[in-house]
Amino acid sequence: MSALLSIGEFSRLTHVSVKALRHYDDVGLLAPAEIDPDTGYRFYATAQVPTAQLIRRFRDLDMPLDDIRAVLAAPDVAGRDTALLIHLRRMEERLSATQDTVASLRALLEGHSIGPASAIERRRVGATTALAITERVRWDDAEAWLADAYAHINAVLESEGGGAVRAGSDGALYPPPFFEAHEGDVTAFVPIAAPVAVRGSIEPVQLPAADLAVALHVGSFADLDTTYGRLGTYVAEQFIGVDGPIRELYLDPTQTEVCWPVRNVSPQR
Amino acid sequence: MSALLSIGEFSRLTHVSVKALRHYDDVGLLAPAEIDPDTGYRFYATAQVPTAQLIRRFRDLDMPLDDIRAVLAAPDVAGRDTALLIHLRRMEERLSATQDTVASLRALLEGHSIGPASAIERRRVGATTALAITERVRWDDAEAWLADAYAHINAVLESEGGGAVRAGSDGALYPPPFFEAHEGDVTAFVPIAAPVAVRGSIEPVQLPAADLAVALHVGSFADLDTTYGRLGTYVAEQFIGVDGPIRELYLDPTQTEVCWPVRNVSPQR
DNA sequence: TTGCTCCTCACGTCACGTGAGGTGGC
DNA sequence: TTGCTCCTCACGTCACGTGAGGTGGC
Repeated sequence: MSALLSIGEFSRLTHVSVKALRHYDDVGLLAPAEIDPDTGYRFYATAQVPTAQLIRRFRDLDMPLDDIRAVLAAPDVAGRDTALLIHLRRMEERLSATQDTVASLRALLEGHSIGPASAIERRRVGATTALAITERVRWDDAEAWLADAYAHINAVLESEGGGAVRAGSDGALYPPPFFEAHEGDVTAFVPIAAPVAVRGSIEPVQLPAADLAVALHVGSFADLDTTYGRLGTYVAEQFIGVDGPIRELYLDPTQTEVCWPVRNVSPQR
Repeated sequence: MSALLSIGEFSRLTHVSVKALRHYDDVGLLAPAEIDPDTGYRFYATAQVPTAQLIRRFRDLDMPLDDIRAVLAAPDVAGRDTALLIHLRRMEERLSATQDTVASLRALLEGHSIGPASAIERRRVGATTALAITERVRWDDAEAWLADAYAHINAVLESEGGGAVRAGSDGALYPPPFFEAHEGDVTAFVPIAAPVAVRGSIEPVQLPAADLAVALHVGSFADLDTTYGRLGTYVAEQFIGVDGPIRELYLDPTQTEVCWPVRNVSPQR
């Protein structure tokens, strides 16, 4: 009962362009039900319409073809739909991040400045004992990766056997390549009162002492760049910058301290 | 007071990658404040930080570099911000369309089928007098273009002098290339009781008579493809398709009739 | 026969990312 | 001197779009 359609007819039915259909055939995402061996004409079955529409909808959401292919290859329909729903949830998260971007951009342009900018503070921190996870992370994955990392570390802190006791807010170290190439070895850490032994990817570490210029960022992560700009401009104009990773300390969901490595300015001797 | 920063420092301050900064220089979007004539080293002023951050935020929203450049070139800051807000509004619209896509995809996958599908009706329509605007339109621009077109036509209908009287719902004709190449000559029309003379891009036209298979689509435009699939499959499996544009009739905001050209099936003689 | 739809290359587009190979200042 | 940051090509990537040039069926 499944009739065959020319590529043009199939395009009108599915709202997928002819060029896209040929491309999906080329890359093995959606092959026509039949190809005329003499003419090379592609013929699609009406039964392929829902698949093509599914592809179109996910492409509308910018899902990569490889991801779509992987998900369509699921052995059964239930598994496939579960996989699709997982992807959909990820897209919903991205979408809400995009909305934050839009909202904060609008606020910026409409000139509701983001409240009084906090003063920049100079601070010397000593070496810090912490539980940490370090991994190569790409810019776009950082937020999700961090949430994951803290969940792991917290699981250790809450297990009775370990004896690790939290001694400060969640924090992270971002090395220059993370900003300059949008990929680098990020360290998520939680300070603890005393060193303990742990297994797995979590390591007990000693964060080195450092002199820092610190700005408190209040508000959404979408606005973090404004605080970076303010703090970095200050450091540059004072000519006090030194090498080293930038630290962020997550005091609570709306307050983040951004810490820039600077020269020591304690009384000269 | 504006200090100079190396490209790496500027990258950390603005969260724009080094490769992107070099690219923005190459295409003339953001040139460094200074370039060392001997080494070619780029140096950016701290005063350029806000511009770079603005670019980054709009790129996060996928605004094309050309659009960003155009908007940054505005003669004064007020004009620039107005232009940016206009772009922002467009993005908010796209964002809400994306949310519709996600919501309808979720509903589809979770198996809440979209209510009982309406029956497919065969209908013969006679030639129709209408006020119409025809223009080459790209797929992605269609919805905004249509809204514009109906606004223009309605303005004529509401002007006393013309004497044109609405005689049916808003409608549109979509030729095959609109689906197959995602660009084609779309006609937006409003049926009127009797021909009138108008000026400008609006033309009085006679839409040809046609035999149509008609399906009523209830719900969001994001789901229109399901009705196209159902109707097109029906037409294909009955082997009754003929050439001609597809019509859509916008009965009200949630009900759209999709009309597929088919062979006449009136009693043979 | 004519026009229409379809075909296959080959190349272009957009916004960078990825290396290769090399230089200047501390 | 060494390593680090920066430089300029040249090419790759992703998902198609844009033609050019050509064929088959009504």
